[in-house]
Amino acid sequence: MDILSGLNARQIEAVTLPHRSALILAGAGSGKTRVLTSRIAYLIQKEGISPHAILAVTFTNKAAREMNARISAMIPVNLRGMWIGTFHGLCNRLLRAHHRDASLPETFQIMDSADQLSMVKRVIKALNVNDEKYPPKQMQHFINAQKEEGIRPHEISVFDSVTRTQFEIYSAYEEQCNREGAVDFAELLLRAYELLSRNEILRRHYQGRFAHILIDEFQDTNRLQYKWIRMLAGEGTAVFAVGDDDQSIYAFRGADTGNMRSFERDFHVEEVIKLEQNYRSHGNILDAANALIRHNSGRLGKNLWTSDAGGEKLRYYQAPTDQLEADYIVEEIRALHAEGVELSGIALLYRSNAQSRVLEHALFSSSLPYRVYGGLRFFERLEVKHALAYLRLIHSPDDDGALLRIINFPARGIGARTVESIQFSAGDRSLWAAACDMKPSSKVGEFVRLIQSMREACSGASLAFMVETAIEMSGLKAHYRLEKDGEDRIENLEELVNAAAAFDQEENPLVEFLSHAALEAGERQSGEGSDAVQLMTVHSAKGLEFHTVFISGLEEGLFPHGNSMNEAKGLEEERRLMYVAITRARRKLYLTSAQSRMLHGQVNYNIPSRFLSEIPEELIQHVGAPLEAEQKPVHAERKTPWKIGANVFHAKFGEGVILACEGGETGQVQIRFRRAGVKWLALEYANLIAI
DNA sequence: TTTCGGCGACTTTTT
DNA sequence: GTCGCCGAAA
Repeated sequence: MDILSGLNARQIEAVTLPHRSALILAGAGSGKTRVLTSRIAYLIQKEGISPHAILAVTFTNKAAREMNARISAMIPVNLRGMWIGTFHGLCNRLLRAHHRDASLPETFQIMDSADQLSMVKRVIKALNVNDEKYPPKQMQHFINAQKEEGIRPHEISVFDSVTRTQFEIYSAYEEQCNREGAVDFAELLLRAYELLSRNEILRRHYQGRFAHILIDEFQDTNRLQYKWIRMLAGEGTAVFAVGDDDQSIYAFRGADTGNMRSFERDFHVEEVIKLEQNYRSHGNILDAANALIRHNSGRLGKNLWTSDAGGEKLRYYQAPTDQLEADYIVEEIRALHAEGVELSGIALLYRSNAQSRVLEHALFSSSLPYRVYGGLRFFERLEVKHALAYLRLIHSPDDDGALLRIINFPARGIGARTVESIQFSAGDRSLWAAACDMKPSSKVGEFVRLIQSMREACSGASLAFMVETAIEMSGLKAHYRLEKDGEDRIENLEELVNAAAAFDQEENPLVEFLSHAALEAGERQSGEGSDAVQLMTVHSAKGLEFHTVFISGLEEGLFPHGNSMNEAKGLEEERRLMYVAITRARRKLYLTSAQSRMLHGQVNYNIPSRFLSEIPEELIQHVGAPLEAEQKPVHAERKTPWKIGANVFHAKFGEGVILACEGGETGQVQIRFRRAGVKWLALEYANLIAI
């Protein structure tokens, strides 16, 4: 099969570009992944580039696996020499290979966010800093932000007591990391970056090796990732960056679309290739998406089009309450299913996870199968983390985090008091060293002997056996057997043994396994059977597509989210989020909102999202509830001319929603206006118009 | 030491 | 409405 067959002219242009850096602006549904994989296949097969000279970076492990699989399906070439993976995965690989040059221990451990947070807490406590004034979560964020800017503690400018304390925390945190031989996610990137920037021989080696670097989802790169790419790319390296600034929805965690403009400049991109033909959605859906995103400023500029013009109009339903919104959605899903639409082709999207409850409830009571994305992942589960902590402590005694996690789990009578005394007596040494000094007859002494005997039992054994041993000897399994809802946890522990077995072929099974656990937390919980409605946040829907999409909760304050207004470019990111949501739909798109909604335990009245009015009216069909005539007013408390939650228009203040009423025809109403805020108005003079 | 109850928070999330 | 954390009682 020819690599280029079935591609359009622009796609072919991108795939067959000569050896120079290029920026591909790839719209939603424009065949982005296909172009990326075809490009790699093309380079190998037609240009005779060795897989050894190719590096491909993605953001998720899933994307990396998918890419690998698709290339393998395209060309019969062994891809083993190719570097393909996530930024973190590749940096890990680099640091493992050159740990000495990076001044890391050979078996350095990777901390996930939770591990990192607990270390920050420990450090703050040890420094005797007030954790109300310096919340651990914020300090964690601070540290990561510093690392992403490439700033080490000694480079922080201290000009007041706050920055001084932040500096001290960051400093102590870094020391603790070094003592334990642990690196966090940001550190993986920064270390790898520093390694290349300081070590000219290594830098030249890799720059010479990788003739081609390809980057997926380029709009999601942060500044450090961009700098890393720049460092890795040599004179002869062609960087192929694929992204879509309109789909940048992760600015809140450091993604910087500015990298796209920097890239054009720094890599001397002569011409940006735009992939604008969309193969996913019909015309009305695309027109809606285009019209919406035009409200954003500073875009690189791109307009999706399709040969599949027209199609059904978008449907908008405004429900009186969130529950009725959910009921409407369920009824529509039922009807669609009866028409033959597969449930798994239907997605129910929402802005925040809290919204899923009402929807789940409605689906559950109508016994429609559904699947919610967003639970805990396998390696994040408590029992799994505990089991891994035993392995970590067995393997590296200096791992204070691991020791603290398990010294009293399962409970063995070592309380906070005792732990504190260990921490006190440790000084500069590890907690394990301090624990070893405690009286052998004490509970701590027992614990030390337990770990030592586990260590002996494990020496020279296979990884699967080690995991098994850890679970059994530690008493974890016995503990969960006694717990009333422990079956699932035991199952997970057994699954952990299975997972470990896959690593026994590796050179250093335990280290690889632990890295894997940190770098790839595993799939989100899978939920119910195969043909099920898909429930997820708009964020997790990115990259997916569905026959039918429901976007629910389209209300001011919810979507766009109220908190987004405080941030500089907050509203624009919300709009991109809406853009992503719209472009997930292939054939049918439903938009819904509710006039009243239960949120945080109290009823809220919201006006419809501004995004609805940013979509041309002629693309939207307003639909009423099937049973609207019979509906009982749900939140009407008193007899007033205006129902609470009703949308109104005022000549001066514009659109608003009724919050409260007092008195009758001559009384007052409280209205929240979209622009003018909350006001009490006398009904006699207000001249409100229902909308 | 463990357990239970009260209190506050509460967008989005990968590695 | 629900989860997680902290402090007080068993």
